[in-house]
Amino acid sequence: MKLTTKARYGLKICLELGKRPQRFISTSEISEMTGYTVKYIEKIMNSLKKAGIVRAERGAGGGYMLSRPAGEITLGEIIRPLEDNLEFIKCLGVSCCPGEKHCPTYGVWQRLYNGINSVLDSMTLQEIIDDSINMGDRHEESISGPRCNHRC
Amino acid sequence: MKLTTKARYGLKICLELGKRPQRFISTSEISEMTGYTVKYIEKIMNSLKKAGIVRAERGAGGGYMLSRPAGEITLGEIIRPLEDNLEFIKCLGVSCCPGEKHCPTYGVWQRLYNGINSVLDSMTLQEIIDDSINMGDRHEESISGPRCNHRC
DNA sequence: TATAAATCATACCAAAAAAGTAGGGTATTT
DNA sequence: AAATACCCTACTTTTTTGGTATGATTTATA
Repeated sequence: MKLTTKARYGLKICLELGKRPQRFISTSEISEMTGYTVKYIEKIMNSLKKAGIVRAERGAGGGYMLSRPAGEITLGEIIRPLEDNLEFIKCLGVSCCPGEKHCPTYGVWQRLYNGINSVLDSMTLQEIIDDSINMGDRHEESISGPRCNHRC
Repeated sequence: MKLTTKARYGLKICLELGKRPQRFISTSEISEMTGYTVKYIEKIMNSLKKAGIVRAERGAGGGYMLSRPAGEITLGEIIRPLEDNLEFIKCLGVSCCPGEKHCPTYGVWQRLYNGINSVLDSMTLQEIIDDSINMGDRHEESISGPRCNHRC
């Protein structure tokens, strides 16, 4: 039950695209902004493109941009294609427990799945962009304790 | 973002213990009921014991039983010790993003964490036991499509 | 029309995590 | 004393994740 870097990085990348709407941004620009490698960014963008979140333009001057306004994209829409559709267990849509009449935990995982999706779909990309602009330095005071030491 | 087998198996084991309260059940009995290996069950029970969910008795006639009535145990309490405390990302309690003033996704993961926990803490083990008894065969009709083919 | 800048596609590799095993030790009952 | 059963540590195997590498295709521009 760990979020993959694809989802974490992917969301950060979408935030950057959302801050600079209506223009194509290349993978090398994204790499400079985020510190991720170009190749890994390509992989992430490929998933986001298939999902219809971003559109790409090839050739010189090309790159990626959001295919819709950030206010019309939920975080769930971004994270699902990067996180195997958030199917944290195999038997979600399909039924399970071969040999058993009734799977007692089926409903549990169903509710959890719905809960996760409803949290993520309740936030739009634009809201997170606005937050990060409004917060500015204000948050800095509150981060004085230990820090995680992984790449965000 | 996959649930581990430890959590899945662990919940199923707790259901079995909850159905037979007030007596000690050995790992070999659990193995017969579930099909999991004794050694792996031992590992799971060890985590649950540390978390105070079950208590153990050693020696002949020993085994495991729930340390509280199933109605007083939430699913979150069972799953957290088996799933690395449900910390799906490293920077949840602690602050993150070294070198950045403000982590724009901090709040996102915080809300998701709260959502996951609140879903799981809203269900008691007893409720799931009751469900599985009430449902009985009724559920069987609804499972006609494809099935997941992993061990539940 | 060449050249450079870019995405696209496929395959591969290495590190980490998950899943499960092995072997022996210790406590308890009979 | 013998059998049962948990406890503890370490190990191995498998799967997933987190990338890389190579090269092809598309597009703008000089």
